[in-house]
Amino acid sequence: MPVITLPDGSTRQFDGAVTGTDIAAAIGPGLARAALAMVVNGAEQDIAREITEDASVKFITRKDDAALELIRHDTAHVLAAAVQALFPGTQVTIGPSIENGFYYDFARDEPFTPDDFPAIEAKMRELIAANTPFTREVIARDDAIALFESKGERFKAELIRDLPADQTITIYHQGGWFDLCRGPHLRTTGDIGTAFKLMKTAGAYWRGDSKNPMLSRIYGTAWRDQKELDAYLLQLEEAERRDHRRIGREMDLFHIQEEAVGSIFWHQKGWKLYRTVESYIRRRLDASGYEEVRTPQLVDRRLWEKSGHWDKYRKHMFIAEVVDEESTLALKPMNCPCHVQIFKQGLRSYRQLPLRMAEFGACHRFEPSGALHGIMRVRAFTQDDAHIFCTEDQIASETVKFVELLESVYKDFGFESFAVKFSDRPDERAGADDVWDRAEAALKTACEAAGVSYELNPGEGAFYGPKLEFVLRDAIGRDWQCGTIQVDFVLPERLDAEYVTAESTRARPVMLHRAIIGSFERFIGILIENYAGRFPLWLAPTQAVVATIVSDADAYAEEVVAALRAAGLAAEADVSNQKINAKIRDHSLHYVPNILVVGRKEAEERTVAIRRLGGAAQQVLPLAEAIALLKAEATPPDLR
RNA sequence: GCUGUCAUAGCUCAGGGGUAGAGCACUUCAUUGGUAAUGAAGAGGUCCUGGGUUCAAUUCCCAGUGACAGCACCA
Repeated sequence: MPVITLPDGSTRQFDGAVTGTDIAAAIGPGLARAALAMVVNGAEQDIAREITEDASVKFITRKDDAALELIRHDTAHVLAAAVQALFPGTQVTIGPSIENGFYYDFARDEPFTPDDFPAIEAKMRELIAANTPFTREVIARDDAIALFESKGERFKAELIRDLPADQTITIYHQGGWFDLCRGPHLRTTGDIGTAFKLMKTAGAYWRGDSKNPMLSRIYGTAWRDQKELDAYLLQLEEAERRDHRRIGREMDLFHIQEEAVGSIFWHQKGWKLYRTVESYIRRRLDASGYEEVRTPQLVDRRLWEKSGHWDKYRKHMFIAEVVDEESTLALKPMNCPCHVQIFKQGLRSYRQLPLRMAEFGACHRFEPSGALHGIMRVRAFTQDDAHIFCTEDQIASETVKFVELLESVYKDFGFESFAVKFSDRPDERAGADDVWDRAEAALKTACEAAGVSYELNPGEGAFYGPKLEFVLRDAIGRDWQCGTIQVDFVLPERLDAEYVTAESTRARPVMLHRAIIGSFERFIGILIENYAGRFPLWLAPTQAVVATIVSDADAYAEEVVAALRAAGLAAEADVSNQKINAKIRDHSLHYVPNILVVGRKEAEERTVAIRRLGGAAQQVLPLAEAIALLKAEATPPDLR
């Protein structure tokens, strides 16, 4: 006699076992039509499942976010069914829902290409139109393995073998096709609707391991209705317009060419932006008790051998050969061992700790070709690196200080929110387990003290210690690690760093590796996409263009530019032989934040007409006033 | 690195077995104009590189390089 409690607190009693379908029908025909699945005691289930005991039940309708995930998951199933109908011999593997859609990985000798999409989509629409029910079947492990093996589905059989022993194994049928699946599902294929689209193909390793065979992945997107799908596709198009590679060219910021793959040619305007960011970070570090240093680019391999990097990362290091010498030098892939060398000069006292050593460290890493991406992932980059040498009980307070600094810096650059990930010990690592225990515990304590909530990223720590990652998102939703702080008990040991304690004994310092923006290259890439080229005035590489209406105003325009430059503003004159309309258009398309228009009238009255990017109105001000206004606006946030 | 797609003018792209085209940008001339395109003329390409097939290859085939998407990697 189950008693069902509904979300509004009301209860209904039934004579015996009931399905969600029964309950929804008992409540009303509207709900019976709308309910796609249900949540029983907090767990999502098929609406056709039976309930035999008292339970709280909530129905999922198309409006719920949970429905979107079911739609995506079910679309993946239909995709797999369509593919197997059209391409016999293709093996299925896994097909989850993901942000904005789903994918399905297939094993097939010939990978799929987008040319296959029209036929597959047509088949999918056919399966959806058939409105076939999804039905659930519980199956014994050995039967399941035998079933999939008999179909030649060796990947599925492998998955089943690796499922935990106590897990109930279920198969979902849709018509004659079935798949291993935990569920839950919608009622029928028809519940999926038609707002889906196959997007792209890609290779993906079986079980995410590059030692395994590569599968053919099909990505798709799926939504509740056509309106949502259209909005999503439009959003993708808009994101493409914000791509830093595109804006970088449009704004003449940088380029990359074949002769220096993974390295950036910074043009004048891009370098101006870079310098603005660098100056800002330097001021913040200076004000936060950091000491800036500069260490060598080329360092003998002996140091990398001692630090452990040679062993683990040699393949990713650029080696410099010297003709008449025996030594092997490597371009530094990171700065930490060099900073330890500075720390080791002379005897350090506990009184000097925490010692915060910063460097805008130029690093080179031979990244795999497939990893390169615009200026976000390059082979030559500069970190806003620093190492804090401290005692174990200073870890928490230093981490708190760092997080505060990072939050303040991100806010100044316009990033109000960002994700934090806690990455703990990887399989391949240096240092004993008890050291890792202490390092992870210290970082966790510090997070609590700093009030940081994080997502756990198991096994993703550095080889010498656990880390916190601060992640920013680019225009099309890809996540990039920018800031980081890492606790390291290992390197000081390996490189023999020590200090004199209050008791006059020797002790090892702890090293905190930390970066706020990560690398200038990546961060600037994110900045470009975040602002879509429309930078706040303090960051804009060209802050004002003085555009003349008639050539009689040319001399005055040059005078205005000189005055702006004297005030520290990046200004250019446009005295070209074009109409003012064309000049406005040209500079607007190049994201110039202020166009100062000068004609005969302005030249006579010694004024300028300011036109803001994106606005149509003009503001006529006396020259001195205009300069004061722009100068104030262009002041970096930390100097206001 | 792996899978797939792509590579034609500075940019965005069309074309096609008989050595190339558009728009924008660029240069010159005319035009001196009031807030998102003034007009005309001109210049500009080893059609990514190297092989092969062919009477003939920028086009077809193979390899390389690079870019893009995803996967793997990211000290």
